[in-house]
Amino acid sequence: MDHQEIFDQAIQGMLDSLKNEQEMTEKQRRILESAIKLFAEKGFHASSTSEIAKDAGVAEGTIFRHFKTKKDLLYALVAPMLIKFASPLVLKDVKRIMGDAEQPADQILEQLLHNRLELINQNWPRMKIIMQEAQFHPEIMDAIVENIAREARLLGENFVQTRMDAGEFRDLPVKAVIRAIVSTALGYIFFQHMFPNEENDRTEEIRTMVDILLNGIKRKNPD
Amino acid sequence: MDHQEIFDQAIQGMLDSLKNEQEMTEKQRRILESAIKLFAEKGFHASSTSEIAKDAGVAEGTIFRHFKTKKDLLYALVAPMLIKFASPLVLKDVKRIMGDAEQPADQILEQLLHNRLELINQNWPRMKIIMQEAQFHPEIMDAIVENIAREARLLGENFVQTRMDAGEFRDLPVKAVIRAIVSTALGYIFFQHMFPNEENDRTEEIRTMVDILLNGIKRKNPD
DNA sequence: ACTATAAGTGAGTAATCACTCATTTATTTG
DNA sequence: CAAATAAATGAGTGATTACTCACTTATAGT
Repeated sequence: MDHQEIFDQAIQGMLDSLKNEQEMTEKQRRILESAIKLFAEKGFHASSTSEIAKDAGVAEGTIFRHFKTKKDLLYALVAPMLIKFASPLVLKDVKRIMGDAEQPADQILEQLLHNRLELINQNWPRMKIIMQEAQFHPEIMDAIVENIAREARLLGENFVQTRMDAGEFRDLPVKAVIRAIVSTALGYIFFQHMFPNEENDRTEEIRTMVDILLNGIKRKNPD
Repeated sequence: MDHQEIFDQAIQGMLDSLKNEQEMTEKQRRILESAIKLFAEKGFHASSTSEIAKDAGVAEGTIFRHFKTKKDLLYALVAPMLIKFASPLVLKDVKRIMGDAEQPADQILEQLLHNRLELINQNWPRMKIIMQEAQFHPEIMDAIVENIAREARLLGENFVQTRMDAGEFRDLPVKAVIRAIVSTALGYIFFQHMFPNEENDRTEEIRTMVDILLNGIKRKNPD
């Protein structure tokens, strides 16, 4: 049984036992929330189940009534995020934004960045946990790469190739273009959390980032 | 005593007790190497001292003869990297590269990216540990932000502002330009470790990245 | 109201954790 | 070579870990 199967099984177990987080018990939801909070703050291994139980106002045994192991608790809070990112619904969102061949690239990229950054920001603690733990849990990393990264990359390649064929984009390696787009989003998140106290107008920032992405930082007609 | 002091003290303790890693005992060096390997592979909290001792072929007590606590062991492998990045010597390197007003920006940026990416790649396990643990150890994060990020940013601001004044760069928010440069490097590292099995010619990749950074992905003269 | 099922509890468990220390081995020095 | 110092050891420490289970409490179906 490889990583993918292990994680698929973990996800399947989640989906079987509960349709969504709405129909959890009050205490079960509190456990999940405390786990998210503590895992994000201190990391998975540095957070103990007794700590989580205390924070959730719950007996430690209650955790293991709902989640077989501590790792299952991790899966339970990671899986919904991955599903959210990989779900056809969300990808359809992306497809709708990127598929419109009429719309100029700058508007599409602005929408895309705004859309994805919003999703990430709204679920930041979970995102932080995923980015942290994916490095140490190959099943999670595989799930990301297989279900999300690869799909997103195909979508992106299609978008970039179309624009390049239409002569809107320069003739560059597609991979490098996609990397530039993703790097823009990644760097924005990084700076935001590296220097958190600096105020910024997100819409304006995104406009500038897309401007740089499309037109570069160099002046075009030096006079 | 705030974080900065705690970390400074940790660094000072290191520098006092040993000039560099050359004049450690054989076993002490093996302990450090095993710690680097295991921390990078499994994370700081997920690696036990007994595990490290076993991997280093050393009694567990030997670890604590050389490093007072497990956290001191972490500091001992993190500190040299931070010093390496923050040292005047290295920053002088950067200053030399960026200070040459005659050289065209593309060459400077290519040199800079090549230089920094090489440094990061050569010390990847340590870098991974730092990025991982900085989030959970405020002393480390502070040391990075105060001693490196801020300095690098000032250097970058100077470089960008100069080029903008000379009319070589467009009139853009300096912060956004710096973010674009850093994002380029960051994204490259990210992709490299997200899709590790794809071969690439680093020099060529860097040239393309700088091209995109300077000129954007959009065609300039659509015909 | 009775019963079956699920939710919740908290004391208990073996394993592992970071760390100590009395002792042994190796190296340096006078 | 002998004495002094440093390096290395591994059994042992109390604390903490993830997890179990016999038990109580709450909910729901008939």
